[in-house]
Amino acid sequence: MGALTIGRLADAAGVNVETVRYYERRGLLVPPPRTASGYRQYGDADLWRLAFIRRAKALGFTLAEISSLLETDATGARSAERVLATASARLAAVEQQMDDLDRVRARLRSLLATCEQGGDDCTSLRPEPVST
Amino acid sequence: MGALTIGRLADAAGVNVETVRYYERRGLLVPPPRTASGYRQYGDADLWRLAFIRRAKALGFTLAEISSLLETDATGARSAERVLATASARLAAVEQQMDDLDRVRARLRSLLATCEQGGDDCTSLRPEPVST
DNA sequence: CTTGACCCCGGACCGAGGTACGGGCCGTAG
DNA sequence: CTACGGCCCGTACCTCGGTCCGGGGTCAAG
Repeated sequence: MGALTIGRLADAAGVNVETVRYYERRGLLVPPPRTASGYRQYGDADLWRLAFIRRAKALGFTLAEISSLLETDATGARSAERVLATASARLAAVEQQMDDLDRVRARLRSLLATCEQGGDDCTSLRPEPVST
Repeated sequence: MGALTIGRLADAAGVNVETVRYYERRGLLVPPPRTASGYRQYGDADLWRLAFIRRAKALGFTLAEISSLLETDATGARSAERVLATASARLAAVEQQMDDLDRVRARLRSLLATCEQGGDDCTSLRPEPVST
């Protein structure tokens, strides 16, 4: 229940002070009340929010997606539907990336294998159909 | 053996004209001879080089790495050692990314599974140790 | 009361890999 | 000859997620 300054909040969440203000500009954090002299006053809910953002970022969500995930309706409830939709889109993207990486890995391995034989291919990075 | 204008070269390689000039500025393409009026005149070697860049990019090499891959020694030979080193570094990076994605995928799947049960976790994106 | 750490703000900057713009010359088909 | 498309150049702009800067006000310890 502590009232936190921006610096303490940032420390507690393990992010940069500038990042906190950036998130506020981006609409990820709710503008907190201010002291008479203009200092931001944060509470535990803000710390939770920052932690949420960190977790979501670690899962690869963009800030825009996280922003959407954090939106609440008039009653203050988050939409499970939106979370489901966003998360499954993210999962699909992750799986796509893994497929791509798998192909790249195979090509790199064969390049290395050929190259270690001293083959000339080593210096040419042979074509192999690439549809990008 | 055709003498290509920048536009034809770009079309043939499937890239933007601006990209060709950008690569020249970046040192990836050798500044070609010019006509009396200053038009760049490209040959097949340039087309090959652009294709090489495309292939390398598809494998995830950065332009800086590609630049290094394209360097030739005094005799015009590319260094197999450098190719090997760069490619194996890239392979390691790809494998690391795959590991990371694998963990993310698992977490997304469990999030989705919980969420579909209508669990409250759906709206909270549970912590799960994240070391980022 | 002073000093140093903290906070305020708007705006500039980073890196990667381009893309777009604007003013002006060139080249060729009709 | 003229119009239109292609080329020249330098510079600005884009995305993404921050990070830094400079000038100025504030708070707590000594």
